[in-house]
Amino acid sequence: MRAPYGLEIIESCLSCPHREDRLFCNLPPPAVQKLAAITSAAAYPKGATLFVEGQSARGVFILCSGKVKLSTSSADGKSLILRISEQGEVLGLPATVTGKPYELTADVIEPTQANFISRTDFLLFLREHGEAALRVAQQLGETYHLAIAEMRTIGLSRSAAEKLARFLLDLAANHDEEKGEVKLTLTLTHEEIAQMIGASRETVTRLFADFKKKDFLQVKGSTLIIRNKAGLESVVAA
Amino acid sequence: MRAPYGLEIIESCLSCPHREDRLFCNLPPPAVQKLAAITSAAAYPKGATLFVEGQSARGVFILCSGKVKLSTSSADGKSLILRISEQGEVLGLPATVTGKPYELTADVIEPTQANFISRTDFLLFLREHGEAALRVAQQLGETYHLAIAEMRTIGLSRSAAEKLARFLLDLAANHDEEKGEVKLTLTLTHEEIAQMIGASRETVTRLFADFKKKDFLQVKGSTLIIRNKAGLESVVAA
DNA sequence: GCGACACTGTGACGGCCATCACCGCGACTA
DNA sequence: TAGTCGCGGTGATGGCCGTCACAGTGTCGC
Repeated sequence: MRAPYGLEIIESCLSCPHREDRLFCNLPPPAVQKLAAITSAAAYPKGATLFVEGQSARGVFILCSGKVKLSTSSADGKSLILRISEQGEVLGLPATVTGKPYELTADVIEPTQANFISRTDFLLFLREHGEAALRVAQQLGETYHLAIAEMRTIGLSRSAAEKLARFLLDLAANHDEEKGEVKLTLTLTHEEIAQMIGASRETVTRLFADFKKKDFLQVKGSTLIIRNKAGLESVVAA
Repeated sequence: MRAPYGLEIIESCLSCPHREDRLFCNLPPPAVQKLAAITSAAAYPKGATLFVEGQSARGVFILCSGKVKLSTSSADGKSLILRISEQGEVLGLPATVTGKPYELTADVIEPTQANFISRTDFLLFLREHGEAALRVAQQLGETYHLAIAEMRTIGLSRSAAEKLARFLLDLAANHDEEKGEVKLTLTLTHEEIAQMIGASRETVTRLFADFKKKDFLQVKGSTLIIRNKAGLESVVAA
């Protein structure tokens, strides 16, 4: 574990191609200028923490690159990973607009560049630019959708196998398929996958072995090939 | 089971005191007028369905009175209840702003009056009234918070007892305490509670018996008295 | 090359809880 | 007043999987 707040500002991220992605693409020029003025860029090393559950909301982070883990944890140390955010996503939005504390913890798991906008600046900006507020609402709606989807995999599964199958199929849905196989790189450890689906590390290991034996998938280093999507679907349907 | 769409428009709900609650209180007069113009009121009997998971988003429902169950279900018939909405809440907001299908199913469990605003009217209204869009964003943020909270109780608990205790404590948090006791009416069946915490009906029954035996709580009809909050908290902490 | 460390893999054990099966009870209907 | 239906309550059973313990494996720093 590195120092949780070890962060260095290395360069402006204004040239970042995803700066306005999803959230603020196609806004009128004055709005974009205003936005650029209140945005500050920073780079965060692996292990850094953008914000912590329970902390009062300071503002939003827009990811330019890297990966950030969003999780919540209980008093006894168990933690539940909601999702891994990638470039273009906006973190801390619900807490920032409602004024409540951050509901999740955001940990950097791959070196990340992000733009930060402070809560007061952000709210002022939204008040002045109604169309941006609508974008924010849409973004929040999407985030909500993702949360519900995660809930379904955790809450509606009878067995751990079902949860893992659902998780893998969700992953596969975001990648292209060729010759009936889906190839993707999975940088998560078994431990982390376990925390995403609400299971123990050992069961994840065992289930992977099981799925490999049934030839549903194949693993080489961090490359995962899903060879038999129908097989996984049958696990879910069971 | 009643007819799923058996609904009758009985009277205008414009006098409903919660018409603009949470979402649109304190908007400027012209906005309120416009809002009233695009709003239509209806009453729904117990058993009616406002919308179904997967259905394309028609618009939003603002509850004036009654109770509505929000749930999602899997192919094999298992269902997971996210929450029970009451007066003042807005349903279908995420789907309506994003344009994706409804992610949940909304069933009326107590006779309900609600205002409906169609998606096209609603989006037009938001585009014209930026401050309303900001309100919507805040509302969505709150909804997201609730979803995360639900997720924590389901995903972070080791045992069913812990989940039920968390659930009861959440309930208690919304009611006043006197003499160390919290008294509330619980209209949910054991079956429904089970679906809320991701357990089976029988375990809920057994856990209630267990909690009663330990004198954590007391049940009389649909009245629930939590006698020992600390006891429940110790179950959670375990 | 050699600890140190993080991660994966595997066996044994035990407890929780889902499931099945059944009963009693109250409400509502005919 | 019998019949039905939804709901609550309870016992028996079995299996999943969490937990503990420990053994490999790969990577890194030095």
